[in-house]
Amino acid sequence: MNTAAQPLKIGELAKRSQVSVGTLRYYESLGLIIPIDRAANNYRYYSPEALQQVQFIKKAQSLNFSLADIQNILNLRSTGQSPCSLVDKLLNEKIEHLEQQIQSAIAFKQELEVFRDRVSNIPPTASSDPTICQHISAVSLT
Amino acid sequence: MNTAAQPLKIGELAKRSQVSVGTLRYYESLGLIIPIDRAANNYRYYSPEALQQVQFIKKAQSLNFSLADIQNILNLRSTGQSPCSLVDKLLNEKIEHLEQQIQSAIAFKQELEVFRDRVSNIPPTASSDPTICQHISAVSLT
DNA sequence: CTTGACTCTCTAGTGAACTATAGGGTTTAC
DNA sequence: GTAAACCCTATAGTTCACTAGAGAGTCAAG
Repeated sequence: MNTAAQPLKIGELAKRSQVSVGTLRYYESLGLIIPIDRAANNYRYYSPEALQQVQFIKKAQSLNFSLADIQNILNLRSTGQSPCSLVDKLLNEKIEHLEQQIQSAIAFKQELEVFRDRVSNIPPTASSDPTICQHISAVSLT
Repeated sequence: MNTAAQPLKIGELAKRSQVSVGTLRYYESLGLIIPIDRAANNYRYYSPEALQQVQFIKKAQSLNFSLADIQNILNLRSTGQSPCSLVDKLLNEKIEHLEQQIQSAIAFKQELEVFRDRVSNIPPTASSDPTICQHISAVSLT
């Protein structure tokens, strides 16, 4: 058995998901993560799944998805109104875009490696010249 | 022989590099692309290589490099003061980061595909239910 | 020699994603 | 029973990467 999965207060969720309390409230204002409940004292209470949702947001965000993008994907959860074909379309677009970014990143990484190697492979004599790195101006970018 | 490579005025550079004149001036304010010259009339004149530099910036930017990052890489060109070991270190960091992003993107893309397939493979009967996409709330994110 | 397209500087505004602050209520620990 | 730690709302401020506008000079065509 795992440790009891009780509703979380905002501070706990913040600590566990490594985002600030302010950010969680901000996300709520955008409809990204809604507490399951408000106590009589008006405190937010989150389900344990909220932790996963926040992690999803952070992950998507780190991959260049805007909060609006994420909202489009996630808020279908709460409304359930959009037909699945829409979800599908959205996801396919995102997957395609991600694929392009991956290819682009691979190519750019190679460019940077070439760039780095050109910097590294400077003959000993030349490398004592403090202005040597000026050759960097000619970054090839094809 | 190629078409004469004369200095470009800001408007021409803007047109060729597909960024706005305002953006070029903004980049200059950050030290990213400095005109080779100012004419007597105070007009900016750019070397033809500036086009490549702008393209480099746009490419790096599309891969999540901030303008500050790009500046760190690029401004070595104009100053030539930083030792190559620093350039090397910076580039290695960036390459490493890019590699992580690529891996992360690949994993995330797979997650989205799983996600999409879960949405698509809904039995016919169930798919007529307008609230069917509520199951999306349980996005697995490991 | 004027009109229109281009250039300049400087300042202000935009949107995204937060962060910080004020002013107040609540809960928990001692 | 009070002080620290937590929560609330609401508003304002920040950073990044631009974009827009005012007000003025410059240049090329007819």
